[in-house]
Amino acid sequence: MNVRQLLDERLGEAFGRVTKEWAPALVSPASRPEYGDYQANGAMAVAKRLKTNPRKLAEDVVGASDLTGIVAETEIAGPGFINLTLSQEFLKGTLARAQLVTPAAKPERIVIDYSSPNLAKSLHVGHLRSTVIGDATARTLELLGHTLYRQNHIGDWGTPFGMLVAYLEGQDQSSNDLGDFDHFYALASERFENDPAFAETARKFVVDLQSGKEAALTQWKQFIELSSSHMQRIYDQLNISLNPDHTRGESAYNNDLAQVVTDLDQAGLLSLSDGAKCVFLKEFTGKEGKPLPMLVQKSDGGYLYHTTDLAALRYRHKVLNADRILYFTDGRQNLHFRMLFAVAHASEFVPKSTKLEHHPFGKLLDSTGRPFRSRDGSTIPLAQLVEQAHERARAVVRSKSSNLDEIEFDEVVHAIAIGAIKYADLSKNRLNDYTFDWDSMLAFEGNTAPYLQYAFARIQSLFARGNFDPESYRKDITLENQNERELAVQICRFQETLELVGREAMPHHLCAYLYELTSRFMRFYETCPVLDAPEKDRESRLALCVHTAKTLETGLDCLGIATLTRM
RNA sequence: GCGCCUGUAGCUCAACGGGAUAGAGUAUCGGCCUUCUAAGCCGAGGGUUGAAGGUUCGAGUCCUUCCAGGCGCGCCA
Repeated sequence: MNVRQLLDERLGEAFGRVTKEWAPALVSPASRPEYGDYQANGAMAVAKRLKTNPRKLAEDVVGASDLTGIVAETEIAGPGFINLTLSQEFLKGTLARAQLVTPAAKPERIVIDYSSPNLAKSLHVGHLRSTVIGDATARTLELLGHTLYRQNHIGDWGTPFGMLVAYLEGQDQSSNDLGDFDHFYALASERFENDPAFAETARKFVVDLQSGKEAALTQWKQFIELSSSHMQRIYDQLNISLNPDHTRGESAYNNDLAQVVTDLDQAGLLSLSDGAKCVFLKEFTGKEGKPLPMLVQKSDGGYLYHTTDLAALRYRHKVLNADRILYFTDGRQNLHFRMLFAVAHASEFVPKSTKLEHHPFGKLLDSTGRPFRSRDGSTIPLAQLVEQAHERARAVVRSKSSNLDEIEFDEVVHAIAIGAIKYADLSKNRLNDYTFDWDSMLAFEGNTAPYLQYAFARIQSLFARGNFDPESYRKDITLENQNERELAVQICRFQETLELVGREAMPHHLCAYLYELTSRFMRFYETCPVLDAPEKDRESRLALCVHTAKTLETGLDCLGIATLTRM
């Protein structure tokens, strides 16, 4: 249940009754514990508009509101804040519900375009943020009951593929498992540079490919399969929910590109400028105030990524019937997407009712503030990043854990390594540049994935020691002390947090929530004995543990981070 | 030149349609393990929110100007 929304609606109605007009209650979590659980800030703004006393208005609103069974205590504070404290019954009732997450009343069909690497090269750190943030958003929206269409818009077409296919052809097929994918790419481009005959063959491949020659296509497909399996291995390691079904690359739109240009022309949007076909929209200007074109066809007849993106957008509207389309790319593509959306609407390829959202994110920096790269300046493959995380995690787990057999040890190392990489990224507001720092990420102290995993493991340990089956455990909760109560309140805020993340495509809110949940649990755990408590307390506290564990597990699952029963 | 993004504690980051005394983690210092995992808990210090104006009962958040950094602006994606 979305508690914040419930309060906002109830108080909003009261505001309406009192002021005889629409006025938002502006309910948010209380900024300080002494102000209760939630606060409504709407009175001051409305009072000013109506030229009346805000404290008096706040009192009238509280008097006119129906908060029975929800709020135990209200208080008017300061210039007109309404502070709300949830009632014991409400907290108990909310926790007693079998359903942890309430699905959306109006589920949407949501397309989410993320990861989208170019298959000419292996996945590298440049793909990390889009992949990890997009995936967490997708999982969250899916949990909220929406229908998700993950779209991995991979780069699988164009000049580099001629080179790679040509190189692949010259190789002994049996030795080409592409285990060292980047090495393969490097060899191919080196040969392309230094071997004119090879370069000629490669160019011929591109021509053959684009004219649809059967043999070239077969070899191209073979290469794409090879490269895709490399990509899938990385996704699997990182626990990314993308699979081959979600792949719909640039090549999928080849046959529609000419039609896109024709349709733009029919819509009266197409101009010819320096031999290239493009769309001018008056809201976009470039240097010296000149109109800024969006090029859709080069003077040599070739198409551009704008064209492909328009075709993809049309597919997502016409075929997938999307209500909402999200893109996760770095901020540099901001202008591209603004133009893309504007042209899509102007051409009526996509109706205005379809929400088009670009969700940009900042760069990956190293601790000196420079772009995150390896020592020699080259980009870091994700495979290498993952391996390094495992190495570091192995050292820490070895030093901290005992009593883990070999299989468990590997499992713990893997969950911690992957969790650390993803959580470090997900826990930050994506708009900012992000400083990638192994040491703080794998220190495993404070606000990190292992902290959450550790809390979960502690709870599981309680269940194991007490021989409880958390799945079937249903007992009433009584909130006797402050730490129990604060834990319960936080659990009840899960729904509103998920909805916030889904609305804004900002998973860091979920991380902040889970961290707060975990620290409240840790305080509870330190101060409230569970297994050794008297029968009544024991049942209630175990029930609190069950809810905490379930919430943690579900939340971490949204982030694509594994939980552990021991560590 | 025009446009977009960013600037918060030593460091890494929060602050959700403007809200109460700007919060965490880390680092530093001091406490807490014969009792459910110390990867933990409790406490202390640490700030002119890049600068200056303005709007407002109230500004890290909105407006203006400036400073600093990053990115983008026709045939790559």
